[in-house]
Amino acid sequence: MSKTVHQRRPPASVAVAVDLVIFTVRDGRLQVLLIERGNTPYRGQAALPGGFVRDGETLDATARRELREETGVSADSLHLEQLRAYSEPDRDPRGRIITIAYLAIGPDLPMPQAGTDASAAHWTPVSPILDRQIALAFDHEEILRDGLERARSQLEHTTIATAFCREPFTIADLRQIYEAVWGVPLDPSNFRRKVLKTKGFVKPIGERRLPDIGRPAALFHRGLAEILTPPLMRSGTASISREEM
Amino acid sequence: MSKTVHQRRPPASVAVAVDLVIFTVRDGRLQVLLIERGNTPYRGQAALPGGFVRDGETLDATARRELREETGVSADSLHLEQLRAYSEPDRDPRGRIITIAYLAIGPDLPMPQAGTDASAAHWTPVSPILDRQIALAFDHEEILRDGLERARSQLEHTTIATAFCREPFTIADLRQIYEAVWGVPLDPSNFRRKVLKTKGFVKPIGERRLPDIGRPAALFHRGLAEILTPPLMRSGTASISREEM
DNA sequence: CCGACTTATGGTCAAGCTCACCTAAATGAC
DNA sequence: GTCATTTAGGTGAGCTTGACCATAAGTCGG
Repeated sequence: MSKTVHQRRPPASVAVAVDLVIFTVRDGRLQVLLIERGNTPYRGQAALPGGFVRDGETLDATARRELREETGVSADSLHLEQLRAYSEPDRDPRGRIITIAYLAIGPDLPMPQAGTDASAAHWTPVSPILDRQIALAFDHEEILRDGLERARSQLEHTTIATAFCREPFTIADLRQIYEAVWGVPLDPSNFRRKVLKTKGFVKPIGERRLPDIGRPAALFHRGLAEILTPPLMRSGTASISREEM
Repeated sequence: MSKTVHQRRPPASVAVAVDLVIFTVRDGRLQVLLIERGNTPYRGQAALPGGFVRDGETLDATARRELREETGVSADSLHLEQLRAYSEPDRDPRGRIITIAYLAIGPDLPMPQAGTDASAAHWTPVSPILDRQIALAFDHEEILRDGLERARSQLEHTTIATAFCREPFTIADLRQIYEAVWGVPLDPSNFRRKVLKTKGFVKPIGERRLPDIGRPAALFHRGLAEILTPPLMRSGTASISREEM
């Protein structure tokens, strides 16, 4: 910050929190990690995991700590990026709380161990939330929507899709990530061509046969590239228009 | 926010501020609005304009207020978007201050009226800052770099370039924006074709002859579109690689 | 072992877009 | 008029895209 002239005016007293939008793809559907609130307000309702910043802690550190404490997920090994700040004065009935939302993306994770803080955490498909069949506490639905749009956009321009996959993975695994997040079917052949043409996206190794049925698929690790050039754009085949966005 | 289980642990006491990266293009160069700091720390050094959030104020409102107070710029009529939060515990020697940076973009603006709070504000070309010939206070250089990268990226995917232009403008005006922000020359003919092909980017009207020399150019207003499909990508002609990014 | 089925992989082809040029048009300076 | 300059518009090779087809390599049920 950097006030120059009129210095007088006490800074407002605000609390700063971090909320997490944690996505994964399980059985072909995009899912988000929610907790059931144990305290008022919104007691018993679903909410994004989160918590207050502590002294001497960066927001990134807060995000990693909450990830561990509330969900039992090891902070490394998954993609974590800042989304944005939410600051409506009345967004939290308890008082003035500004929250900085984070987007986290990981492979289908080992889930909540009972007995830990994470016991209230559970994966929930995203669609019923978007369709307003499940209501979230606070302004968390808005945060979720923003997080989803960010994730969809990042899939176009970066290689984060690989963060959804446990290594090693097949091209089909990767394609299913795109299909689940974008909500559209993609042509397997064309998808494959684009992924393989983009240098540094994926790196081949051996073979496998896991499919209960069908030809075995080649396996890959993540490549070194972070940014996709050219971008892998949605829009192509099916209709995205309905849904929301 | 949404703590569930262990509620005990007092929220850290933090102040929340907003800092502004305000860009414009003047005589072909990208410039940023800086103020000279009047108080310690970093007294006399250049810094981004900014200030503390007040009670009951959203961050957007803070950004608009500071824009007006510190720079004399009317908040409407220019593009304003949130960049991200900066939270290193020691980023400000005065104490724990988390800042949310905003990116603002406007046409070559009427500048600082002496006598107002804005008297310390002045436009500065961006390049000498990137080249470390001018040092900014706090972590403002990092914020500036992030703001620049966001602006460059937004030029690819959205129509904000028109926010740099005073209406009405010519295709050449628009092209100079791209050249100044991206730092690369563009082919006038190809640029024109892409802009005109993208529906909703610009909207034609009459003619004008402002060039001291040369054929008169058609004039345009901003179109209705916000998003560019397809994106207008950099990379094409010259080398971007060096610089920073 | 055989054929049906499933999924992966690979190829083809027309349409569209990009980039690097080239040419024409419109103006002021001389 | 001629020239320099800038806008406007065109052309063609090369690449990418999307739709679609063909083949490969497995499993499964007989």
